[in-house]
Amino acid sequence: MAVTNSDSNPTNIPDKPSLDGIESALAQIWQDEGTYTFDRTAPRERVYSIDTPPPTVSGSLHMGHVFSYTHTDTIARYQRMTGKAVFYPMGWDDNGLPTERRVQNYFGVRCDPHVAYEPDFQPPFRGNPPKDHQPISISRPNFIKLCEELTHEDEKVFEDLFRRLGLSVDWDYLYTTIEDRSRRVSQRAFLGNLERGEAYTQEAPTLWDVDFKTAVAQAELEDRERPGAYHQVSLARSDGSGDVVIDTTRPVLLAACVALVAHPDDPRYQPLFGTTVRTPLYGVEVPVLAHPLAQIDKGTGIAMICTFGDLTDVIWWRELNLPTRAIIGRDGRIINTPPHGLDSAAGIAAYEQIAGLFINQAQTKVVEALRESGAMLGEPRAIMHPVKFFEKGDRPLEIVTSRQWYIRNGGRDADLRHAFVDRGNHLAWHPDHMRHRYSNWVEGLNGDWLISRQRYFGVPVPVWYRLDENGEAIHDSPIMPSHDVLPIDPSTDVPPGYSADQRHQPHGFIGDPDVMDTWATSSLSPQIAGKWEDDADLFARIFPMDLRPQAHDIIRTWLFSTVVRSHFEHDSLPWKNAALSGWILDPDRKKMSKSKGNVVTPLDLFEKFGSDAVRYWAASARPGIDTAFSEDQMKVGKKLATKLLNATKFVLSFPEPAIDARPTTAIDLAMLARVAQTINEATTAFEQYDYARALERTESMFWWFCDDYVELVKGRAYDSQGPEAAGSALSALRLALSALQRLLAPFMPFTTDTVWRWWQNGSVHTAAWPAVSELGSIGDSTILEPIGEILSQIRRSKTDAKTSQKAVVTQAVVTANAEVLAAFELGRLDLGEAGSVAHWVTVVAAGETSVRSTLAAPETGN
RNA sequence: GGGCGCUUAGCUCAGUUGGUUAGAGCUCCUCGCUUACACCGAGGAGGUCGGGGGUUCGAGUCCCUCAGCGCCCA
Repeated sequence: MAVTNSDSNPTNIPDKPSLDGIESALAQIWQDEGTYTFDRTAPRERVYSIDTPPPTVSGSLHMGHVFSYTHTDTIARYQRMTGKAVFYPMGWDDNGLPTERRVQNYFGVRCDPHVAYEPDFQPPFRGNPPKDHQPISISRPNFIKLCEELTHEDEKVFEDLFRRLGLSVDWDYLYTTIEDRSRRVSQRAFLGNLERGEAYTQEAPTLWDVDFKTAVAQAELEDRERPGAYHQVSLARSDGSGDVVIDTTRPVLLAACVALVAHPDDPRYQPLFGTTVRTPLYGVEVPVLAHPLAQIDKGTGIAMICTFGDLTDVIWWRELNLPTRAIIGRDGRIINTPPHGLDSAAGIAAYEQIAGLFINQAQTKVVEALRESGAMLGEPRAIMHPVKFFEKGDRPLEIVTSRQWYIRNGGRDADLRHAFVDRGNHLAWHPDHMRHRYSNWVEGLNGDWLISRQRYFGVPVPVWYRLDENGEAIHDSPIMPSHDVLPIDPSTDVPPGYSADQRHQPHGFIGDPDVMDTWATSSLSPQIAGKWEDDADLFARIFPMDLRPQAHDIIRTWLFSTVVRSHFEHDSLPWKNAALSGWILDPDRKKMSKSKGNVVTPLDLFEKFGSDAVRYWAASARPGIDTAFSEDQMKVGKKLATKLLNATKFVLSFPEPAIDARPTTAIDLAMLARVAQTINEATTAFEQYDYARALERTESMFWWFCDDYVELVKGRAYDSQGPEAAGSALSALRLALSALQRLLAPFMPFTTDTVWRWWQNGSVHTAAWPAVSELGSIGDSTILEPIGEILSQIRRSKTDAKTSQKAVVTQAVVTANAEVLAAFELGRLDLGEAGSVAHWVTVVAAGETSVRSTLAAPETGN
C-alpha cells in the first residue's frame, strides 16, 4: 500500500471535472479489481469482521437502510485502510412471515407439510393470480424453492442499490437465511442445544395469535392501549353467608374461572381465604385464595383467576396449583365442549349459549345472561387499558395451552440470567448507554425463549417422534437426525431405522410439524456468514466478530438471541462491539413511514445529489442518534465533493515539485501541523466508532485548507518567491492533499477514489490510512491564528468598501502585540500576495489585533 | 411505575478531563466573475445554552430539582 506515489499523470484530469455518473463506473472497477475482497489467509488478529444485518427482502430498501449501512461502511473502510482484512459479508433475510405471504399471493400456492414433494412442480401462476383462485397446497421443499425464485429478483435490486451506495461489501460472501446452508446451521445449532439440554419441549400455556394461529414469543409482544370496560359481578359464597363482588374486564372468561384471589394483607378478604364461592351462570365452586400479585387498589381488590386471561393468571395458576379450565380455542372461538368441572345441567346449558362463538360475541352473550341473572351489578364502566398484541397482529393475544419448543434464556433460571447480563457487560456498546436496554430486558425476562411456530414456511424443527401402539406421539424422546444429513425436513424425510410407510402408523413415527422462529435462524448470523458448519478455517479467522451493527429496537430480539446462541455454542460473546444506529425522522420529527406517502426513494436521491452526498448526510449523524431527513445536508455533501474535485485539480495543476523538495516555510509547516492534528483526531474518533466526529474534524480542516491556506500560498506556488519557496508550498500542498483525500475516503468513496486515481496508483480504498509520520517535520500551528485574523481583516475592509477582493491595498497598518507581529512576519510575504497589500506598517501595542487598510483608488475607465 | 436519552441561533446540529468574547452549516442580508471552483468566494445579521437552585476564582459543561419531548421496559 503506497502512501504517496509520484507517478502522477496530469493528463488524467479533466478540464471540467464532474461527479455525474461516477458511481456505476467505479462500482464496476472495484468489482473488477477486487478492492473489497476479503483476504482469507489473514490471521485472526489482522481480521476485522462485521456481522451485517440481513435486510428483509420482501420489503424495499428505504432511507433508514441507506443511513445505517453507511455508518457501518465508514467503519469498514477505515479498518481496511489501517491494514485490516475486512470481512464484510451481506445477507438477505428471506425467511419469515412477510416472504411467506408474498410467495402465497404471487404464485397462488399455500405451504402444507403434509403434501409430498414434487421435483418438477410448476406453480399455477407467476404473479397476479385471479381473485377467485383457491391456493393449491404444496410441500414445504417446493414452497422454499418458490421463495428462492421470487426473492432472487428482489435481491438483485437490493444488491444494485447497495453497490450504488458504495458499500464495501465482499459480495462473494453473500448469504440468504432460507438457503440450505442457513437451514443447516440453524438445525445443527438447535440439535446442539437439544443434546446439551439447552432446548426442551413442553406443554404449557402460551401466548397465541388467533389470526396467525401461532405461538408468539415474549420478545414479539407489544402493549397497545385499547378500550375496555369493568363489569362488576357478584359471586355467592358457598356457605350462603353472602356475596363477593369482583371487577373484571373479561366476564366472558367466567366459565374458565378456577379461583378468586386477593392480596394476603388485605383485611377485607382475609376472612374469606380458604372458603369457596360459586360462579354465576355456571355454578362452579372455586376457592378464594391469597397471592401477593393481587392488587389491593384495583377494582374491588379481589379478582377472578381464569385459565387463561392474561400472564398473571398463568403465574397464579402455576404457583397456586390450580386446575385448568380452558375455554378459548386456537381459532379464537369458544371451545364446543365445556371445561372440566363445569358439570351441572344449568351450567352446561349456560355454556352452550356461547360455545363456538367468537370471543367478542360470547362476551356480549355472557353480559346479557349475567344481567338477567342479577349477578351483574350496575353498568359496565369504560376504561382504557394496555392489551398484549403480537407486534404484527391485529387482534389481542389469547393464551392457550400447547406443546412448544423453548431455548433457555435465563427467564426461568437466575444464574443463567446473570450470566447473560454479564455477557452484556463485557460487550462494548456504541453509544454506551444502549447497554441499559439490554440489561433492562434480560433482567425482566419471565420465561424461556419460545422458538417453535405453528407456521409452514421456515426452518423446520429437525426432529421426529416415535408413535406408541395407539399412534400417539412420544414427545420426551425425539428422534434426532445425524448432523451430516442436515438440513432435513421431517415432514418429507424419514428418520433413521424407519421406512416412509411407517409415517403416522402405530409404532411408526411422525415429524415435528412446526418451524422455528426466524430469530432462531437470524441469531446465528455470525455462524452462517462465517460458514461455521463447513469451513472451520474461515470461521476461526472471523469469530468472535469485531462488530455487530444494528438498530436499537431489536436489541431484545436479534442482539440478545445472538448472545444466547453464542454463549451456549462457543462459550463467548459473538462480537466485541455493538454499534446501534438511530432512526430516520421526517422533518417534522415523526418516524418516517411509508404510509405518509412522502418517502423519497434512495435511488432518486443518488441521482439528484450523488451517492457521496447522501452518504455525507448519513455520516453526519452522531452514532445512535435519531436524525431528521435533510436534503439540505445532502446539498452540503455535494458541495464538499465538488470542492474536493476542484481543489485536487488545482493542486495537481502545478508542476510536480522536485524529488527532494520539502516543506520549509513556517506557514507550510504550520499547516502540516494542523493536518497532523486532524489525522490524530479522526483516528481517535474512528477507534471509538464515532465516524461523525471523524468526518466533522476532517471536513473542517479541509475547508480551512481551501479557503485560507491555499489562498495564502497560491502566489508562492506560482513561483513568485523563488523556486525554494515554491517547492515548499508545492510539496506541502501535495502532502496535505494526499492525507485529506484518504481521510475523506470512508465517507465519499466515489469522489475520493476518482481524484486519487488522477495522481496515484491503485485505489484510495486500499491505500494506507494517513499517519502523522509521513508528513515529515511539522511546525507550530499557533502562528496560523494571528495570520488568519490579519487576512480576515483585510478581506473585511474590501467587503466593507464594496470592492473586489483583488483590489490593491496601498498600505496596511497592523497594530498588535509582539507575539502576533512575530507570527505576522512569518506570513508577511504570503499575506501580502493573498491580500494584494503593497506596503505594510507594523505597530507594537498591547490589546486586540487591528489592521487598517488603505485601498487604492478604484481605476476609472478601462 | 422503572430505565435511558434529549432540550444550545429561525432550522439542523457541534461543543471530549469546567477555562478568554458559546461555534458550524443551512436560511436571510450586503458585496465580489478573483486565471481551481459562480455547483464559487468575501463579509454581516442572528443565542438570557429549557426553568430554578447549588459547587467553584470561573459552569453550556459537574451536582440537585422542576418542566417538556422521545425511546425502551413493566
